[in-house]
Amino acid sequence: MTASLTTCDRILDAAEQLFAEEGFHATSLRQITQAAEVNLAAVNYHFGSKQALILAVFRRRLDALNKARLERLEQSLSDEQAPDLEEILDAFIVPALALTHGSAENGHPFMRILMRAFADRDDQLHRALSAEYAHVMRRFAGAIATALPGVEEKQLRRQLDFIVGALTHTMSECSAKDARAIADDLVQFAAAGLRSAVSVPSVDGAVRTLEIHS
Amino acid sequence: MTASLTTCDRILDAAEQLFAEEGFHATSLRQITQAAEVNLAAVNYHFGSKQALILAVFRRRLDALNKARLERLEQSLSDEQAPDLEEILDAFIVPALALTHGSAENGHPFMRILMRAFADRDDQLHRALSAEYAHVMRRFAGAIATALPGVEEKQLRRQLDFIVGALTHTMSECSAKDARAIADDLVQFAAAGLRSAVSVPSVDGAVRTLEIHS
DNA sequence: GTCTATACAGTGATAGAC
DNA sequence: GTCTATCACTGTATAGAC
Repeated sequence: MTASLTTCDRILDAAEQLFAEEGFHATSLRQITQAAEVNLAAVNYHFGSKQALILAVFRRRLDALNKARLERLEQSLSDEQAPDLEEILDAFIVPALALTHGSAENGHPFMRILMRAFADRDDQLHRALSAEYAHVMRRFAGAIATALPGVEEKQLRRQLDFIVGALTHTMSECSAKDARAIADDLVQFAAAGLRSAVSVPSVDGAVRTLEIHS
Repeated sequence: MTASLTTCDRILDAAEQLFAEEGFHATSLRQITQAAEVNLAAVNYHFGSKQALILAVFRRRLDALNKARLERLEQSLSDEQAPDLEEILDAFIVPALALTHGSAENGHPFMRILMRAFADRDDQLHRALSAEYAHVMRRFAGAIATALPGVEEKQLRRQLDFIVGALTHTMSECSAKDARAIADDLVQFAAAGLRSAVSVPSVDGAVRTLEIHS
């Protein structure tokens, strides 16, 4: 069955699986071409370089993801004149997480570990560092839980992951110099997100405390 | 002046600068040892491997960062019995962003690009992909701006970066299988964060719409 | 212990024959 | 289009000098 595929597709399939299993850096072109049963030079002939092959592997999946996102957004926009904010965010987030955390039908089995390799999580670096500073995270989780009673522990852990992701992403951006303003924005953003998870409903009826998705 | 440092420190300094400039993968041990004016084998003697050297470079900065975070948290907790949620988040976020986006005194000049290398943003992969799908981001930014009038464009762009960071980070985590629940949490979290930036004050006095930090 | 010179297997890339 | 041969370069290991 795999023998009927083209050389290009055989390379892409083998590369995707090996990248997910061992990371980009640790996977050699010789491993890939051997698994795909093609010649070593075929990679450089069809893709130009190892870097370009990595890009092609991602493009194949991200094209489908962004197509799904836009289709879902357009459908929400066409349903009614004023689309709900949550509907827009749904269109952006749900297809992405379905790809990495969904069932085998929606998502591709290698996508999550491929994303980990994407963020360089394949090597021991992230693991070692996060283990080393786990006590800091625990300390902050405890402080937040005290300041914000009523949030489920599992959900709090998730929210903290959201904040860490937002912070890390922002730290690697080179856009602005104004650390104070960015920090203020993120603090405000994170606080509002955290407070939205408190199960005690506010007097303001507009505050969402329960999921409204199907 | 650099000649007075130990071999270990000379390697760390040279490695940090070169990693920040060219990324981990693109920087060879021979470049590092040449810049540090030490022998090639000194790296493996003092650190064991290139991977361990990368870890040591980060540890030197992250130790200071997490120390600052915890000190700031303890100070907030000792000030009054019930610490403000924003104070806790401040303690976590402000020292981190000061490191990457702060002035030369607080922050280390290479830290931001080092973080970029940390997230593998040094190579063309992230750049190429984000350029390729920029139209998707623009489409969503427009939809959100329509659904949520009153948010400044610059701030909305920042909030979107927060959401992208949280989403990407979550996608690379392998914790749970329940894509739907995670997505619901993130949607709720992001929506609350976005709404908190709307300049029209709510009837609920507790909603923060302006920065309260010094 | 600290450092050096040297050697080794494996890498991505390329030129040219078929 | 495909393949072979070859290139400069990589991280790592080791034997030995100070």
